[in-house]
Amino acid sequence: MSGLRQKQKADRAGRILQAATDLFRQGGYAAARIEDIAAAAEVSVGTFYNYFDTKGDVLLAIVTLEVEEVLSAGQTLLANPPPDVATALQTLIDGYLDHSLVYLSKEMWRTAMALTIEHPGTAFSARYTRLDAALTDQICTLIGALQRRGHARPDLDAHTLGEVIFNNLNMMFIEFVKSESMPLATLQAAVARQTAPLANLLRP
Amino acid sequence: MSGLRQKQKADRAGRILQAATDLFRQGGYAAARIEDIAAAAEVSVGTFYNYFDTKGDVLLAIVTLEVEEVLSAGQTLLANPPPDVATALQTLIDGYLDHSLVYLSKEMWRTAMALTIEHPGTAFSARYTRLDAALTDQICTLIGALQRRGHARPDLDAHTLGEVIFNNLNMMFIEFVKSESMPLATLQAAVARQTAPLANLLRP
DNA sequence: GAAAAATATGGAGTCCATTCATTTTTGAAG
DNA sequence: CTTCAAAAATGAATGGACTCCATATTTTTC
Repeated sequence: MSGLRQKQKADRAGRILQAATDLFRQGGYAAARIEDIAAAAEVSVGTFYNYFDTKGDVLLAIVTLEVEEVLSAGQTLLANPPPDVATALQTLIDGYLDHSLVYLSKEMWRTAMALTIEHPGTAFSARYTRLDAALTDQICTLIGALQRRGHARPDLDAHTLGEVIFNNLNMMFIEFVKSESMPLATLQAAVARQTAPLANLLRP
Repeated sequence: MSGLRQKQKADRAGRILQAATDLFRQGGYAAARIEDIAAAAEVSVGTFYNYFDTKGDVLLAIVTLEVEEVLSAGQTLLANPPPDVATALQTLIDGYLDHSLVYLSKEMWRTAMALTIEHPGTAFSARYTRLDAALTDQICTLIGALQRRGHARPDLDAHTLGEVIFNNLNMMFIEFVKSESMPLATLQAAVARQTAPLANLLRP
């Protein structure tokens, strides 16, 4: 039996995650020192590193929660999509964007994205990349579903178009988090304008 | 008069830039210490910081050179574009991609992109963002030129489509530099496949 | 050619993420 | 209830970017 050990581990991991979330949101990722996070979690610096390999890994854990929530909301829409291609795509995308700042600040997004680009190959990056792939997949699946129901032209490659739509969305999102002053509505309007011609292309 | 002083400043800046380029390419950005760069440039660490605010600023200076070269090659194509939309776009894009690893390693690209995302607001991030905008603009201008010559449908918004094409290209390029093993040809094939439906949409 | 201004130098110092040798706690066996 | 090996926790030490600064050198000016 090792019940105590297991429980203490889960406890500590939870405390570290919670402390990091609070500090990141409050003072920003860069300003939160490992020492601070460890202190807030009532743990030593060394112990922090027993639970997470790097400071970035804690951030990833938080980002993962956010994206997984968004993905599951997307699944709901996929089950019963609006028949109009443009509406369906826009609803899915707006769902992504509306949730984007619920748990994460723009600075946290910037840091997370920068880390995945800078250190591919790490567990962090691989996991984040997989989440991106899942989002892309959801868009492709939506297009495919509309094609099967006769709401979209079946002769176009759903996967290719889904990739293009997601890549465009992702770059626009990067620009959004790079600008501390840009409101979400501006981003949504721009993405809607850009996605429209592709939706038109898909219309039967 | 202060000709000598000016020339020495340019000299030193050039030496630092050259030393950094060599070291970054050889052992990687992360492994190159400021001390090493300064030594290779025959300059003190203090002097290094008289010329560049941060280690990242040197890298961005190198990236800037690269992108400006690519932009000027693009201008040549713009002066006399192939009449077929798909061919014209692909030629421009392949020009960008073919040049991409001439001066910069994948690691350097990753670091540069990560830095611009992580620290918007810095002078160099602003500059990098402006270069991206210039690339986007070039694609938009190409589409516009083809429209004016009757080689592309005039009723579609050149700017919107140019943005989508560039954003897709940029995301694909990020994936490319994230994967140390992915060959350029694979990236080019994928981008060609993705750009094709948009080119078709534009065909008169 | 001498004073003044600008610039270079390099060492000491700060700040943090990360590492590592050591100590403490835990679980199980006797 | 001891004992002891494995697991986990600890915080002092390390490394490197960046800052500060007193001093030395070079360039300009008169």
